[in-house]
This record gives sequence, structure tokens and C-alpha cells, in this order.
Amino acid sequence: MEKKYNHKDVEAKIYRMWEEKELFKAKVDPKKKPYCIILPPPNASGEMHTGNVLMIAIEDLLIRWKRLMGYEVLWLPGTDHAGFETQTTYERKLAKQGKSRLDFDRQTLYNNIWDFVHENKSLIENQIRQMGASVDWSRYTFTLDPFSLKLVCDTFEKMHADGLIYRGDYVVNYSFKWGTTFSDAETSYKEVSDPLYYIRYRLSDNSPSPKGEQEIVIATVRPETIFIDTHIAVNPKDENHSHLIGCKALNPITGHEMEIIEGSFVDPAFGTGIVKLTPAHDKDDFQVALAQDLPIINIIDLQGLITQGPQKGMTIKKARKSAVEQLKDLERIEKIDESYKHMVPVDYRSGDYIENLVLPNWFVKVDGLRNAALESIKNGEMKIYPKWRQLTYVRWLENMHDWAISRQVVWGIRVPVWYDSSKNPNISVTFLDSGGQAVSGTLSEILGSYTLKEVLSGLQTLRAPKNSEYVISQESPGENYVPETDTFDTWFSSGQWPLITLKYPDSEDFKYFYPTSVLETGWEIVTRWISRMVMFGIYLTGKPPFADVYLHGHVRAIDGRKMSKSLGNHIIPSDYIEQYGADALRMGLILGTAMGRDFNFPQDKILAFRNFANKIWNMARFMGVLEDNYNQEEGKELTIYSIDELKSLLQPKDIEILVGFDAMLKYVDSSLKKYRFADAANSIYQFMWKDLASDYLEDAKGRLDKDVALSVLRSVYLECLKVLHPFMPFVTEEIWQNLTAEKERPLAVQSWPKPYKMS
RNA sequence: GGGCUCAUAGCUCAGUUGGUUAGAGCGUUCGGUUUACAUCCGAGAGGUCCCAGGUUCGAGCCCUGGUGAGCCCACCA
Repeated sequence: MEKKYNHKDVEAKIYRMWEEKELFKAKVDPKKKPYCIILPPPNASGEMHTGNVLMIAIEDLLIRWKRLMGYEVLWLPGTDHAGFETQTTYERKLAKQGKSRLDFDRQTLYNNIWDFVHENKSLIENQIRQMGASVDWSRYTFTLDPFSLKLVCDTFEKMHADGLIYRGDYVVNYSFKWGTTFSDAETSYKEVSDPLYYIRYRLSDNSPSPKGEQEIVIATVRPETIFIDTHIAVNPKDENHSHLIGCKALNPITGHEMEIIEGSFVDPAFGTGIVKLTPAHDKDDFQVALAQDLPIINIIDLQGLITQGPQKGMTIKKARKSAVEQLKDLERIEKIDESYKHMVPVDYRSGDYIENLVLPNWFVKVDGLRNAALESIKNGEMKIYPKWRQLTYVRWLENMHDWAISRQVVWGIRVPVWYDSSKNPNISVTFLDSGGQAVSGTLSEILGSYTLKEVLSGLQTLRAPKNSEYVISQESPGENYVPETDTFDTWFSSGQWPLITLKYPDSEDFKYFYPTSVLETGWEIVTRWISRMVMFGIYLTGKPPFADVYLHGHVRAIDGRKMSKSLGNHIIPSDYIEQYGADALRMGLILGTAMGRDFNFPQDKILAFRNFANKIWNMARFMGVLEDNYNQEEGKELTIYSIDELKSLLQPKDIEILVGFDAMLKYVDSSLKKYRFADAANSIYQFMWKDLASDYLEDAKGRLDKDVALSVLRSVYLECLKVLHPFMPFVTEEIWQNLTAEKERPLAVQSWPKPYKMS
């Protein structure tokens, strides 16, 4: 053995050995208890970040522990196509070449992204190997595999048949830049400064105010929508304004009468306490309009242009300026508050602006699914660790409203819907003609000049009005049909991930391993992902997809702030693997924190565990030296006795270390059961270094009954390797291979220690 | 606006249902190459457990109030 442990030479070699021997391939075995974790799929085109690394460290720890305990273990890896995120990454690449998605028909674009993803896919797979993850590669799954496509579409069909899917006009978050809808979960808010305009409205003579005022003033940041407004709201509890309810004001631009209605959402203290309603372009207003059956008028098209009125054809920004000019000319502006700051919706990744538009969309009715998901928590069928995170999950589910599942991106699973072109003349399409020129219009306009075949082969996007007639089918129902071009929200497919990976409903895997044992992931994904998996799992199988949910904390940068590329404080895990080894990185992260709490990247701990790897390496080496010396001094081969054989010869020091081992083992087991990984890790670490090396081994140097001491030392040391293996798999396996006979099974598939029971 | 979490050694953090002298890693001070390991060994210094009050025989831990930090959700024209 080398003087120093060199992880660089060892880790890749060991992983290859494990993989070649297929040690991690699960077999359905009814005689054994199953233990299953589905690896939360990293983005296919991504690179491993510290969150992934922590996740792998924890899951591999659980998986290897249970494998040694004798369970039939399955850890199933995969990657996610991450619809929108991947497409935007690809579009950025296109932009560098001076191109955009609009240069391609949807099929070509899809194929190009497919190639792009597969070029990059091996990167993340190799990083998973680098970490030592004992996953079953034979079951590797990608969210766009044929089985996945079929299951997701089958689920859609079933839900549609059960009345859980509907198509409706709804106010959605829409990005003009990316040309798609976003879910609420993908929308965040950013503070910006916009002028707040105070606009004077005359009251109509037909319904004068009881208090006799002639005018009211309304504050708005969106004067460009004024001309379509039909209603105004005040809070009924607002003493200054409630008398206005039922009165009518005149629209300052068009002069039409607008009724003043009550709205309990109106804050009397904000602005003037009076609000104009724009149901198509504001979520609150939309809800009021739905409840009170007010007209919903959309004046912004998908390019972000105003579709009617005096500002027709302008962008929102220009229209606003123009509307302000017009109002100034009409002397309707009382004042402009230039210092006003407010929160506007943006895409949570890119920070690009999002508008509220009313668009036809596919929706999931959440009411039918939510209660069962909540019930599984309340009755203990599914447990969340740490427990205090449960609240977030419950709150969120309780507040969840209907889920818009369609996205206008190409990269994803297409909604399996078709429209009969002859029955839906009002469907609007955009396609590239044979010369590559984009053509847009309704089917009835276009089919005069082009054949349907031409439209289909160059098809980019299609938008069907709410009441279009459609057929659900995964294949085209006939040559007269045009396909829906929307794809599913990524969470609609990843929400079915446990079912996709285990091949619901007929496979042996599914019957044996479902529900899985534990879902381990970051807490920030609770709402976006876990809630969906539970809802789909219960909907399709009657059971939540996992018994336990363990949520780890965020890894922050060394400076305690959130990691971000712009701050320059983000950490590249492979640098640490390179420098200190995957074992040290894993152990450092495991010991970095208590259960589920955020923590700073534990740089110095990783160093400490690199040293620890070297320490145990040298213990093994030294045991060899001691044994060689014994052979020379005694002139005979050292006999290694079992502890049973030595019972009557054991010295107090021997008993002490054996009893100590039992205590450590018990503590590790009970800590792991409770997901208290740091406690377990610290326990084996302290025992090996302090008790076994510094205390017992030092003492053994002076022992006269060397054969007894060396037998005890060897036994305890090997048992410790087993305990440490789930934490630091590479170095323990390498030492095991050095110390034990070649024909013995690798450490990864040995058995978990049993206590010595000396007392 | 609603909610969650945190505050313990110079730094980063453990401390389980209340129970002797509050721990670890890094850093720091002093001293060490005896049969492995300087990525080592031995010894030490270093804490008003954020503040105030309460419960208790006993509080870092439980309760109330405050201060400071971070985060999540919702979102007001």
C-alpha cells in the first residue's frame, strides 16, 4: 500500500469495478424486503451543483446502509428534460449564432434540442458516477422516453375522462419574450419604479353621487387599458367612498358609463381608494369579473401589441405613453407620482417581465386531487422530515388553485389533442412555407392558398379558441386533423416520475417497489414537485408514492449568502472531488448540518475528512506492518482469531473497544433511522480516530499478547469499514480490497455488522 | 400582509424527549519524527449559550415579550 491514500487513482477504478460486477442492479426478490429511492432527476443538459451533490451523498448513504442491512435495494437514476429551462438554454445558444426559435418549424426545433441535450447528457451521468452513487444504471430513465410519453398522455386522457381536465379562458402569466405561459410557481416578483397616474373621472349625471361630488380620482400605473374598462370598484367598508357604489362614472377616453361596484379587495388607504377594473390583464380583477360576471376584454395580443382602440398596434410601453399624452390633452390627469415603486411579475429564472393575459389553456382541477394529498399527511401515511417543513406543504396545498398545465414551448411532451381542421376554421396557426417564410392566420384564411399538408410540415404554433372541438389521441386521428402545439408543464410529467420510472401499472418493479421508501430532495421543491407527485400517485394508485419525505437544506456559499454566478461565490463540486476526493466531499456535506437546515458550504470539514481518509488508510497499512513484525519476531505466521475464540483471553482494553464498538453501532443505526445523518457520521468518525486509533492501537503497540490484540484490532477495524462504507464508499472499498482475500465479495455487498455483545 | 427558521468558542456549526464539568472541525498557543500517518501525535487557551421576564429542585433546551439575521408564500390599482 502507498504511504498516502490517493483518491485520484482509486475512485474511478473502484466505481468501474462496482459497475462491471453489476452490484447495484436490483432484482425483484419476494423473499427480501424492498427499499427504493427514485433519484430526483437533475436537468438533462445541466451540470451538477452543490444541491445535487448533497442529495447524492444522503441518498447513497441510505441506499448503501440498507443494502448492507440485507434489503433488496433499488436506487433508480434518471434525468429530466426540464422543458422551458432547457429550451431557453438552447435559445440562448441559437441567439449567439444569430438565430431564434422562429427560424424553425416545431419538429426541426424539437430534434435540434434533442441532439443538444444528448450531447450534454453524459456529463451529468459521469458526475453521478464520480460521486460514487450506487444507482442502478440498467433502469436509467429520461422523461422523454417512449414509455414516459405514453404514460403521461394516458394520464391526461384518464383525467379528462374523469372530468379533472378542462379547457378554459383563464388569466395566465405570459412572457412575450419567451412566448409561453408560466405557472404561478414559476413566477416571481421584482420591484420596479413606474409612474402612478392620478386620473380624474367625471361622474355621470344619470346617477349622481348622494354626496354631490362631480368627480372622482383613480390612481393607476396602466393608463393604456383605460378605454376598455367597464367597471370601477371601491371597498364597501370605506366610509369615504362606499356611498359611490351604484353610481356611474364616465370613461375619460371614450366617455362610456362605468358602474362603480363593491370590491372587498380594495385597500382604502392605497392611492385614492378607488380602483378601475381590467379583468383580462390583472389577476385580482379577473377573479372579481368571474365572480360578478363582468365582461373580460383582452386588448393585448401574443406579440405584446395592443389589439384595439386608439393605441392599436403599439407595444404596451408605447401605448402607455400615448395614452398619457391623450389624457393630458383631455386634462384628465391630476398628478403623476414618479416615485412610485411596486412589484411586477417576472419569470423566476430570467427575470423577464410577465404580463397577465386571458388565454385558452388546459387546466387541472385541483379540488379533486388536493384533499387526498392532504389526508395522506394527516393520517400519517406519508411523513415529512424535518417535521416543521410539513406546514409549508400543507399551507400550499390548501391554497393551490387550478393548475394551468399547457406551455407554448416545443421542448416537452405534446398535449395529445387534435383539432378537425374542417370544423375549426377559427384556429390560428403560424407555419413556415416551403421557402421558409413565416405565415400566420386562421385556418379559414390560409387553407385557400396552402394545403393542410404544407401547413403541417412547417407548423410552428397553433392557437385554438376556447370552444374548439377536439379529439384526444396520441396518434393523429386522420389526415384532416391539426395537432395541439402546446406541451405539458414540466411538472405534469415529473409529477408522475415515480410511476414513470417504475413502469406503472403492470411491471414487476412497480408491484414490488411501489410505494417507494423515501423521497429525498431539497425543500424548495416541496410545492412545485412533491405536491404533484403525491396527487398523481394517489390519483392513479390510491397510495402516495413514498412513505417518507426527507428534505435537506440549502447549501449556501462559504460567505453565507446564496450561491450565484453573479456574486462569484458559487461552488463547483467537481473541483472539490478533484482536490479532496468524493469521499471527503460527501462526508463534509453530511456532517455540515443538522437535519434539514440550510448551511454554509463546509470547506474546512472537507479538508478534515480528506485527512480522515488518509488516517484510516494508514491504520490499515500499520496493521500490516505490525503483523509482519510479529511474523519476524515470533518466527511464525500470525493467527487471526475470531472474537469468540478469544473470549477467555481478552484484556480490559479489548473489552473496552468491543463494548465501545457496539455503542457506536447502535448509535449509528438509530441516528440513520431518524435521518440524523450528521450524528451518525460524527459517531463513526470519532470512534475510529479517537477510540480505535489513538487509544486502542497506541496501547496495542506495547501489548505482550500481540496475537490477541492484533486479532481484536483487525476485527474491529473491518467492522468499522462496513459502518463507514455508506459514508465514504471509495476509500473503505479500496482498503477492503487490500485487506481481504481476493475472492471475497466487495465491501459494497457485505453484511452490516452485528454487535459483539461483550457485556 | 401571512408563515417558517435561526442567534452557542475567533470562524463555520452540533447539542435528541429539560439532568453532572456545554462539544466538533478549522484557526490559535506550547511541546513532540519512539513501529503507520506532519493530511500526524500530545497538552492548553478560548463561551454572560442575543436581551428581559416566567415555569421548574434544576433551563442552551419549555413559555411570554423584545432585538437582530435569513428564507418561503401572497401581492395593492
